[in-house]
Amino acid sequence: MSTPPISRRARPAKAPLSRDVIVRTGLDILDRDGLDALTMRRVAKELDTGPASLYVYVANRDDLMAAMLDEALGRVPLTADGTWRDQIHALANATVEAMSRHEGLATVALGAIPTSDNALLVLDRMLALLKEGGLDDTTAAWAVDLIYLHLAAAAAEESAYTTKGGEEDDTIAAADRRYASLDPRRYPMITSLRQALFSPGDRDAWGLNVLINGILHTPAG
Amino acid sequence: MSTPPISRRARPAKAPLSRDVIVRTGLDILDRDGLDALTMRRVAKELDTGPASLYVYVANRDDLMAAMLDEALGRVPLTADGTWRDQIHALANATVEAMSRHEGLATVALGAIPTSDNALLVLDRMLALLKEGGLDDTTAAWAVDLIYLHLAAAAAEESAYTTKGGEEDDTIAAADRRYASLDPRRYPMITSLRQALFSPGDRDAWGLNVLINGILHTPAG
DNA sequence: CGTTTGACACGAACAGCGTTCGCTCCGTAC
DNA sequence: GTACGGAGCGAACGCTGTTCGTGTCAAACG
Repeated sequence: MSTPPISRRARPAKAPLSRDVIVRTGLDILDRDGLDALTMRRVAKELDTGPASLYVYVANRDDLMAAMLDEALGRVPLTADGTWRDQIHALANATVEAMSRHEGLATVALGAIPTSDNALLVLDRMLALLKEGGLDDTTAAWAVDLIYLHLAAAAAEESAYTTKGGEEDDTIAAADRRYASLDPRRYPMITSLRQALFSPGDRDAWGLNVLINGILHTPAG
Repeated sequence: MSTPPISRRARPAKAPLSRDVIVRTGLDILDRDGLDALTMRRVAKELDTGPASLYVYVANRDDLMAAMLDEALGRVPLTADGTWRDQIHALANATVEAMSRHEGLATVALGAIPTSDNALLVLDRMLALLKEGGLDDTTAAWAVDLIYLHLAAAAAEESAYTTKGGEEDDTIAAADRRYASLDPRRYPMITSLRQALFSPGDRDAWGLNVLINGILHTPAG
């Protein structure tokens, strides 16, 4: 329309398309404008092309999001210092952060058995740490499943709270108000434990410790 | 189009619209044809009306899905026999089944602090059982959070496997093949523990026991 | 009894979506 | 020098959620 025949040489250079730049552009858009903005059209526009061009490198939107999750997981540091417990905590924290940092990616992790390169690297590292903790093969295998599921869920939850509309505090305050207005006859425990339900503290670390302690006390099979 | 002026009296009776029938119709469609089929237009068509009519009773699609989740959770039996541990297992199983039975509903639960009537009833019951187990207030409060998160995640995972395209076994078999083809130098643990990773067994019950045992061994705060 | 009101219903439209088709272009291989 | 094949992409298809304005009908009111 605006560039009839000189189209190509008129524009400066235009970096060539590739799966990698598409995936990275997708992550940029996700971080900048959220999940709703992550459309094929938007990614294409950011790369100065049309949506059809993306389909050479990406099968569909789901494929793109899976690749974006893998890219995000690729930035997780796989090594840390300390005991195997410390190292699991470090690995878990980094994984949750990598997932929850980009809205909607954790949900992708929850929807499929991990098979992408970087997800498997995280799993492999986690398995090594669990074996270091003295678990037998089956328990370690089931444990890594359970922990990965927990991390994805924790990331999804965190991502939802920090992204959705207003601030995270607003969401919690609204829930607190809701709980405060409940009928104590119908919801006796919630109303009487309301203070404890919203008490502050490092729930992430506690949750992971629960899992680890539970795993150590619960042989599989 | 087909019923020009006699439109109303021509058709038999046409049950009146209401939030309840919309929600139940949504669940029917979800069960029958999956998440992709759950569109406002489809729900409207099933009720023999247009999509605009739904918005009198439902704020938007998200609101509809939240209501559907609540409706599904309303079918969870809140009482069971046995020790408090047995009862927690029964409650957990019923909750996971209620969520995973309808594709996509578990994801809704993961995206928000539970505030709907029936979700809170489940939580209240769970809190009572945890207190019965001898937990202090804070630990019980954090525990119910953690367990509910786990149940939603387990349901989301199960729902994804059993619904997506082909059969569940296909998904697992494909993952198994993928793991079998990995480079043992890059993924030493996964390749050496592959058999354990895919070993059968009641992982759901084990996972819940891990949580309970872990909670009993890990005071909060 | 006639009129007013207000909630419900809904046809039509808007803006946008993921994806596909088929044509053009260009670097490579013969 | 020509044939080929992959990359790029304009245009279109069939959807989507949601809104707007109009129609309709039953209850409330004078």
